[in-house]
Amino acid sequence: MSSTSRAGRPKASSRETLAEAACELFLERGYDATSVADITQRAGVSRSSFFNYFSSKSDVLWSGLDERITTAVDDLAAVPHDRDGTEVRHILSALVADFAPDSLALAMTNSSAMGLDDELEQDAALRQARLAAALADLARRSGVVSLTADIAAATWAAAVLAAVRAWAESGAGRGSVGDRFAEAVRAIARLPWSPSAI
Amino acid sequence: MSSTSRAGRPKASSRETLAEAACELFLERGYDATSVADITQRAGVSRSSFFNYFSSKSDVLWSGLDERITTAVDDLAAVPHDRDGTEVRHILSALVADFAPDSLALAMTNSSAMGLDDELEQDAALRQARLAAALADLARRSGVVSLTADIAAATWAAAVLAAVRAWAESGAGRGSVGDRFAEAVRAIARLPWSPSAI
DNA sequence: ATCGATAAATGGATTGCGTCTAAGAATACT
DNA sequence: AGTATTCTTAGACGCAATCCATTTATCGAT
Repeated sequence: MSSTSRAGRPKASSRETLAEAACELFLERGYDATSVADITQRAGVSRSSFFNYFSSKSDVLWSGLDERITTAVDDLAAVPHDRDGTEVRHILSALVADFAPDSLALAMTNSSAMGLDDELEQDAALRQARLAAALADLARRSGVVSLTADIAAATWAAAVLAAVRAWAESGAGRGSVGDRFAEAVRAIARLPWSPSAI
Repeated sequence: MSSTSRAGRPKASSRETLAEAACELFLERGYDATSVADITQRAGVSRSSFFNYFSSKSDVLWSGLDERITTAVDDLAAVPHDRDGTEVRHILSALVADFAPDSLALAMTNSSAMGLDDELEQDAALRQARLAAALADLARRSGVVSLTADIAAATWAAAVLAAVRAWAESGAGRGSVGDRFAEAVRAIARLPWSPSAI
């Protein structure tokens, strides 16, 4: 809590230094063509240090969202049951509130230039799944049958990631991720392709 | 088309030989503790040959579904537009029709024994995302706004994978994947947690 | 039978991610 | 000074996946 950390060697390189170096290289050479060694070399630190700051190469882009998903997952796990979905909406709204992912937005808008199209799609799928798993658990706790819980959970998790995607692709300037998520929630209410429309 | 392949050295080891060896080892030691070299050693072929049959280690479990998803993706791409979702339901029904994934079902039912819980969740997410991408494209072609298209697509893709999961976890004996998918489609019509329920 | 053409199997090298460990370096507290 | 704490770093490791050159097996045609 105090400004000076109590003891120990101070950090020589910040997360942001590494993230900047990584994004530069992703733009220059593309994601696949950039190795972790390249990133640390440009940042002026050893390769080992990279994994003190990020758990993987893709984590450079996703750590911001990952943290928020982690707290959301924890919050969802703490809810005993949620019959009408009120808790879910609140927790997911908190997830996206004031969310402005620097590196991720850059990557999403320049995905084709970075050769990231596939990579981003897959990484997003993993985050979506992690969130969906927590949502499905809560749904089952709330009495929803397993099959239905999986589907409803996937829908809400997709709303979160679609909101981030839409926000990034619309220049990341207009509106917030939260606004996009509100749109997404409204969209769920009137989903097309519903079998009930037959 | 003819029974005898025209020329060239005949295949010495079948896909199934490798798949069986892999599943055995997954059950014995777990997924992570089983290397590709272990699999090929038990199957009696060289490590290089493994990648002539499977594109990755996890592909051993998922190749069956992957093939079906590939054709579904192609079919979806060939549809110019689908305003009421009729085509979507047909293509997805075809995807799951008479689907009985041997290795995958075994892995899903024994996921905890194989130390596969995380692995399967992630692999499933990737398949779900691939299908969802094709569905979202079609939705956009059909005039659905991008944000909504992503969400609706995720819902349907989730229905497919949830059906497979539900089928595998119910002993893989009772009913078919197709039956489960029909259930899933009915579930979509009356999704809980809908904001319209406010 | 012999000879190519084709297709598969193989050995081996390579790259890169992610993990781990032991050693070293910088700081604060006493 | 000494000590505990915290970070950095070098280096090695295992493994997945790719790549290439070589070998082996079968075909069809001469």
